[in-house]
Formats: sequence, structure tokens, C-alpha cells
Amino acid sequence: MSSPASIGVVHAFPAPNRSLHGTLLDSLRTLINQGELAPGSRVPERALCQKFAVSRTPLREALKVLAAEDLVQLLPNRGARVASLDDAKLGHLFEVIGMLESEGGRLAAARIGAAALAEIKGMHYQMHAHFLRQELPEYFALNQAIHEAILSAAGNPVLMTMYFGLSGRIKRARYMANKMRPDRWQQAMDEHEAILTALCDREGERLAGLLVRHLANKRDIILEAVRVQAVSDRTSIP
Amino acid sequence: MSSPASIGVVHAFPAPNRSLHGTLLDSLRTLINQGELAPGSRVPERALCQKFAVSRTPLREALKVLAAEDLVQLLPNRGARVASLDDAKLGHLFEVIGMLESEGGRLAAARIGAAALAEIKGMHYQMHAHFLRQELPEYFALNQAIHEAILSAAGNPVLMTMYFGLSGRIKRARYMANKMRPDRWQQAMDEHEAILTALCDREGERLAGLLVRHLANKRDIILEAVRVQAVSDRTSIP
DNA sequence: CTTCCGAAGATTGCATTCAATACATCAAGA
DNA sequence: TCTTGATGTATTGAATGCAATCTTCGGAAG
Repeated sequence: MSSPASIGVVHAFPAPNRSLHGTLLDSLRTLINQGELAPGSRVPERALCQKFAVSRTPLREALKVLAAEDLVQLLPNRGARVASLDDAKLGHLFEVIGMLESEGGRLAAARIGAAALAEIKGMHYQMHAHFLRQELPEYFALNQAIHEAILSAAGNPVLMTMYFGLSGRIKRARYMANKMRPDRWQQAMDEHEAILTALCDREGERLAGLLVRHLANKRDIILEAVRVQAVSDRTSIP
Repeated sequence: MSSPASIGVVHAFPAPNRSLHGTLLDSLRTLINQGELAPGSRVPERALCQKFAVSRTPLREALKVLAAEDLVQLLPNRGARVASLDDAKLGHLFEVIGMLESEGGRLAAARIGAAALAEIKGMHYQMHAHFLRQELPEYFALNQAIHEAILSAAGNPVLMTMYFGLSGRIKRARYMANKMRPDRWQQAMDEHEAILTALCDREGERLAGLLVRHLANKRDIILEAVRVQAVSDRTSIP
């Protein structure tokens, strides 16, 4: 029930109550996810300190955490670089996310209560409406919220933490897939239909399979978008 | 082990090449895992700085990382506390580890090569020898090595990272289960036998099931040990 | 023209310092 | 005796300082 409910809104806001390094973590993640800090590029410590009006201490604390999450890479005496996200690593990330989603879904099917199920149904129909109106951002937001709600129904906070951590790492790539071919979109919508049905029927095994396939399709879409982006980068930069 | 918390400058690791905060991460993890920093207790910043002969800066960097891993908890303006590991959280951790082990095992069965398989077989028989001689520490070490080798055969570094992160978090509890009832031990050995067979036969589905059940048994053993420890703590401290 | 060297400048890792907050102690009053 | 409040100390979070290392850029040799 503790659904964080912050639906897809990606914006780092100056937090009043939190520690600086916590705030910086959000801000840096956003910078990385939105590509303002390019993969492979150096993290400009001094510039970021000025940008956020903090000293190097909290910034460096945040960088250490990001390094532990593998969002940046620390090179001894040479500072931090934004970790690159190649096809292979994306594939590995999706593979593990698939494990968590499918097995989490299996648990959710067994454990979900009526209230949570109703909430997911509501989000599903709302998402369907956005699909019909071809409103992609709103569709994406609800899509993600539904997946998180299903996982949340598994009742395992550790699972949630892992899932959020991993999806955070592919956000950058997701961000590139800001278009969707109509046939792909229709297929995704159909898959969600089947997912919802399986969940309502509490058929864990079927749900797990559907979730894996759904994610594999999403992976293909994203990998494709990443490749396109990479090509256009290569042709436009030099 | 050694005299607890005595005030001696200790370079916990012969770490010539690494950064201080990286070294401290290892040292602090060890302190937490071995219970020298009790769950729920405050992390004595100043004392640790003296113990490791470093300033607060790298120590605090390490604490931020440990907090991101949920090994410690940061309270605003009140420093860090060692995170407690109750039954519920242990259960959640085991549940997720089970997902990774079983699905990783499924992949491993499909992807493992002859060399890796041979190596695992070798470790298995070595472990069996330690079992026959009732050498628990050596048995444990090989046990863990085998599980890691199986996961490694899945060929997914992200999976490995997640797995190490999660097993790191239950190490503390594992540390308490330093005894094993003979029947339990025999059963674990039998399970390993079956696991090896399934892996050799490349039967992913069966392997996945075996791994889950094996882990569930391990969880029960550890939960039991934790409860015993908790009781003895409660009776001896006040 | 390319390659190698070296000094100047920038950047990094860590130590130290400083303001703000929490904690402990103890005294006064109910 | 117990609660409450004030005051001094310890601890925290963050900024600044400093030595060590890396990067850059110019010039000389091949």
C-alpha cells in the first residue's frame, strides 16, 4: 500500500528536509538519466558544485553511492566517469529485471488483495484510455505504475528496492525510446490486457510467463532505439 | 575472535592500491557482519576514525554507501546506526535471493560450458570430503563457492552483482549459524548432490526448483540460529 | 611532420575546520 | 521523588585547505 505513487515524474527538486548528498543523488541521477551527463564522459566535479551550490564533500559522497550502483565509474586519481550502457549490459539488466518481475508477479498473483487488484484495474483502464488517445507520456507513466503496483503486491520490500535500483539503471535507455511504432504499441497493450487477466485469475505461472515476454519486447524496443540513437550520435558529432 | 573494540590502530586490510573509502567499506562490512558493530547500535564515527587512522571524510563516504545498501541507517543529524535484521527482512532477502539463484540456475543449465561444469564438480567432491570429515568451515566455503560458480555460469554480471549484494546483507545472520545439526547437514549434502546432477543433465527447470528448496532449508536453519542468538542476547545483556 | 619530454596548471583524495544540532548534566520547582 | 528547564559539551553535516597526482601545452629532437 505504500505505493510511492510518484508516477513517472522525473524532476529533481531542491529538497528542504533532506541532506545535501541525498538531494544531490536525485539531481545527479536525473542528469545521467536524461543524458545531460553523457555516458562515458567525465563527471565535472567543480562545475557540478557550482551548479548546485554545494561544496565538493557532499557531491563526492553522492558519487561514491552512484559508483556503488554502477551508474558512474570511479577511476583512481582520475575522478568519475558516467558508466556507459552498451547493448550487452542492457541485456543483462533486462534479464535480471525479468527475473524479479516474473517471480514477483508469481508471488503477487498469490498474495494480492482485492483493494490492490482494484487499483491496478483502474490504472489499467486509464492507461487504455491514454492508448486510445495515443498519449504516449501518460501511457508510459501508467504503464510503469502498473508494473510497480504488481511487484508491490508481492509484499516484499527488498524486491521493490532491487527493482527500483535496476530500473533506475535503464532509465537512460528508456528515455531514448520516446516513440513507439503503432503495431508495437498495440501489442504491448494486448500484453497488458493478458497480464491483467492472469493477475485477476491468480494464475501465477501464466502471469510470470507473460511478464517475461512483455519485458523482452520492451527490451527489443529499447535496444532498437538505443542503436538508432547511437548511430545518429555518431553521424552528427564528428 | 580478537579482543573486542580495544583501541588499537588497525589497518584492517593490506590495501596498498585502493582508495581509503573502498578499504573502509570492506572493513566496516566485516565489522558489521561479524557483529562487532551490533545491529541497532550507533556507528561511532570518531572511534572508527581512530581505529582505522583515517579522517572522517572517507569514513563518511563509506557510510553513505553502506546506507544505500541498507546495511546502516542514516538519521539526520544523529549519525548512522547499524541496520537491524529481523525475521521479516531476512525472509524478504531470502525470497529475492531465491529468485536470483533459481532463475540464474536455469540460465546456467542452458549456458554452462564443460570447463565450468568440471570445476563445479571438482568443488562438489571436495566439499563432500569436508562433509565426511565434518569440517564445517571448509564445507561452508566450498558450498558458497559452488553456488557462486553456478550463478557465474549464467553469464550475467549484473546478476552476480545483485547476488553478492544480497548475500552480503545476510552474512551477519549466516555468521550466527556456525553449527549445523547432523540431519540438516546430511540433507543439505543430498540436495547438493541433486543440484549437481540436474546441472550436469542441463535440466534447468528441475535445477531451479532444487535451488529454491535448498535455499528455503538454509533460510530455516539461519532463522532458527538467529532466534536462538536473539534469545541468548536478551537473557545475558540486561 | 611526428614523437618525446617537461613544466605550469588543473583536478583529485583526504585532512582539517567551522557552524548547527543533538545529547548530557545538573539544578530548581512541583 | 519526579518532572522540567538551562547550560555546556559532543557529534554531526558541510566547507575549506593542502599535498599528491594527472592533464595540457609548448618546444626540442629525430
